[in-house]
Amino acid sequence: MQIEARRHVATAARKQAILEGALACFAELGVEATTIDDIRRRADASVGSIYHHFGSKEGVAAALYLEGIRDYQAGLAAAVEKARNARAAVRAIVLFHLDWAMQNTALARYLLEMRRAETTKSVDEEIRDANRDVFQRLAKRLEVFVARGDIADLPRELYAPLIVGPTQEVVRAWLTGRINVDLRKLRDSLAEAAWKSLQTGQQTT
Amino acid sequence: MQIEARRHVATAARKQAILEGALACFAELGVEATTIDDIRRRADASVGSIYHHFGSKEGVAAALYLEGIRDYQAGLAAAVEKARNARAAVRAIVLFHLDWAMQNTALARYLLEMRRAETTKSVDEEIRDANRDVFQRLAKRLEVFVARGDIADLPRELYAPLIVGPTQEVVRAWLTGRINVDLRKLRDSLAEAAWKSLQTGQQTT
Amino acid sequence: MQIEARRHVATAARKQAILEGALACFAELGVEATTIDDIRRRADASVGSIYHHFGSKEGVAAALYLEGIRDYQAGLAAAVEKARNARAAVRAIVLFHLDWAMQNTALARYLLEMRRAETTKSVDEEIRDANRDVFQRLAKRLEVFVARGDIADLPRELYAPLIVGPTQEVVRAWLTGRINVDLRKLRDSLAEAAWKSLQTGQQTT
Amino acid sequence: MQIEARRHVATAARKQAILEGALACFAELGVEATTIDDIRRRADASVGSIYHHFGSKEGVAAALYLEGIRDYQAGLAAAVEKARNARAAVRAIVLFHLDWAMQNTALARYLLEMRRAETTKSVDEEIRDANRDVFQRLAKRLEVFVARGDIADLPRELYAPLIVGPTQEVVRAWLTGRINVDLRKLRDSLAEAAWKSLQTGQQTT
DNA sequence: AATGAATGAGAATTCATTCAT
DNA sequence: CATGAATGAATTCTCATTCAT
Repeated sequence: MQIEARRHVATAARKQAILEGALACFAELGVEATTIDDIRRRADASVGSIYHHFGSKEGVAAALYLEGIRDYQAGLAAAVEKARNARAAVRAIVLFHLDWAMQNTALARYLLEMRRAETTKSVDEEIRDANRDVFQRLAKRLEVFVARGDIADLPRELYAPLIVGPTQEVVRAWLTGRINVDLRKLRDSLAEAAWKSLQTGQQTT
Repeated sequence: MQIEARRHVATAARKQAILEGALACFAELGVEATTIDDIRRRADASVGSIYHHFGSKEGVAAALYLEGIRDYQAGLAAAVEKARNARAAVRAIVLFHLDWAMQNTALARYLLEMRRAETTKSVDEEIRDANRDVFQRLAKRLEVFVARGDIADLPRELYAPLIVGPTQEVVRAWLTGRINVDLRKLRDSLAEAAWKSLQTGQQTT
Repeated sequence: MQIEARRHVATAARKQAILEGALACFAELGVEATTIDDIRRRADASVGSIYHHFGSKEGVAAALYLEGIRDYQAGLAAAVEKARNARAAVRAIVLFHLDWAMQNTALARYLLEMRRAETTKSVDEEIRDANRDVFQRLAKRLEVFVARGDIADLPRELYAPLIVGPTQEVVRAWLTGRINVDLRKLRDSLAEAAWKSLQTGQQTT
Repeated sequence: MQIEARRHVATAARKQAILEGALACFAELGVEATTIDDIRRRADASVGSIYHHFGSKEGVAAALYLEGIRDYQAGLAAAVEKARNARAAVRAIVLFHLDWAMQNTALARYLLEMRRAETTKSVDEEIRDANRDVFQRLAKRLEVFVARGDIADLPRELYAPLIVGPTQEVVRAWLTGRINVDLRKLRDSLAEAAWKSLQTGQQTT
């Protein structure tokens, strides 16, 4: 059992090394421009090993995507959990999004690139399951806030874009090098703006 | 001279046909997945012709990108021009963004994909020139609004994300098929929310 | 048109060169053991050229198969055509089979290998068409001979094996180097034996 | 010792399971198209196990080939042994060939494919030994029949093709699915035809 | 300008085989 | 003996690009 266990550890380590190598390549070169050979070199593994564990380049991408999404969602859920009111919840989402991107630059870059890709179809189901979990919980809390009049009653598909959209846009620009500021200086403004955009407002001209 | 002229017309038409074929392919398959042969087939042209006119696959992509950006910017500038106050200007931007995406689906999809690409370096300068033109004019008007207290005084790099971010997010989801609503029903909410996010706010809660 | 024509000639020559190179490789190494690179080298062409003309390795194999079958069938039909009676027809078939194999060693070797292969599915229809043509004509003549009592009335699927089977077996052994005789010395015996095997016979013990 | 013995049994069973798995794969996919992994899956063994017992893929193929040939030859020898005269001997060969193929479809398919292969060089010697045994005995009987005038005096390399060729051709067509009849209905015709083809004949026109 | 055959570097993937446990 | 992770050479095929006509 000791031996067995050690083997498992070694194997798992190898898998992880491949994922990390792949992430480094994907973030730097983009997924399509990354070759299996790039990954192999970076992970110090053999081609065969990569295929043994992930079946294809796409398989690597999908596994990485799943890992990324899960990490993001877990963090997001935890962050929102702590919020005691609508305003705090919105703020928590914005800040977490920003912080996560800053602390996981490569992964963030990768997820951003992947959002529209066909590549990840194989894990789509698992992603959907994960999403359901997290987002249903979020949605439920949202409904309470709406019912209470804390935030405006809007078409449901607008909440996520309104809360995260501007932040996402900033993060995207930052990750691609289009802007070059210290994101921490924008935290409060973004959180505040998101909150305002959700208010039921008396119109001003 | 007649013949010459006709040839020119035919030539221009051929160029346009190639661009249109390329756009259709790019929007459907993505740029990297599109082959010269795909374009050739779609445009009913020959490989040689494509290379004669655009020099490379990248050349086609760049030309298309430039064309798209210019069209978008021209429309945006015109739309904002008409606005007589801050609120109208913000609304104009949001609505134009939404409308343009709806009326130029393929092009919008393409520009979205290209935003982070290296591919367009060759036209970057021209793009920058165009940007300078449009955005400096926008920025100038913005400053007036800020000075007047019509909108909040925020870090300059936040204005674009706050105004267009949520809309962009919605458009992106729509273009990639992640949501499936009639975007027209979201126009007012998005415009209104953008405006609110820019208000100097008395804090609630 | 001259230029056009010359181009066509050059192109056709290239195609033929590839087929010939492929045949040499297939006959020598077997189809599966032959690599595209082997063919490329032998035909003095480029990989791209092979794929341009035949689409895949399988495409080359299929084209070659078709060419071989057609040549064999044309020769066979012509040979049988001349025969004025049953015995002459049977003899013509046996001799032609033997002669064709001797004069087209490589092609014969190749066709033999291919007989059971999946590889040629793409041209199966064309083969079937060709077969119908030739074999229906043969079958018709056969029926006449049977009706007349020149040859025995047997299950239809036995005629081909009885006439050609022994010869085929000898050819096969010769082509694979299992036997090493001058096939010409066996011509008459094989023709005679085939004829005898088709006789309506008074049983001898 | 009990354990030892049981291990031996288990081991032998494992070897046999691998051979059976391999045969199933070879017959279905062809030898070259079969991968070690296919065999492993089918035999419910591990890659290591296969290599432990047979050394290589070729080793598996060779062992199987040897096994097949031996079974065929043993059966053939036994069948001919019983024949009391030339005619019975010829008939016995034809019928046995047909029956064996029907009862050992997969193996027959495999041997057919292997006849020209290089793969089996390692067991060639053993095969040759086995052949010598059987065929020398057959040849000896043949000589007697020829001397007695029971069958025609022909070049020695023609006897096997004449006796078995047509049957072989039919079997081949049947195994590859080219014809789809009940072989049992062809037994007598094939045996009879083989016999006739060996007769010393007064020529008929 | 237009055409499409030709080129060949490069990519993904397969698979027999080895070897540590 | 058994296991299966690891290896890497070899192969097929793709595709941007060139160039003769």
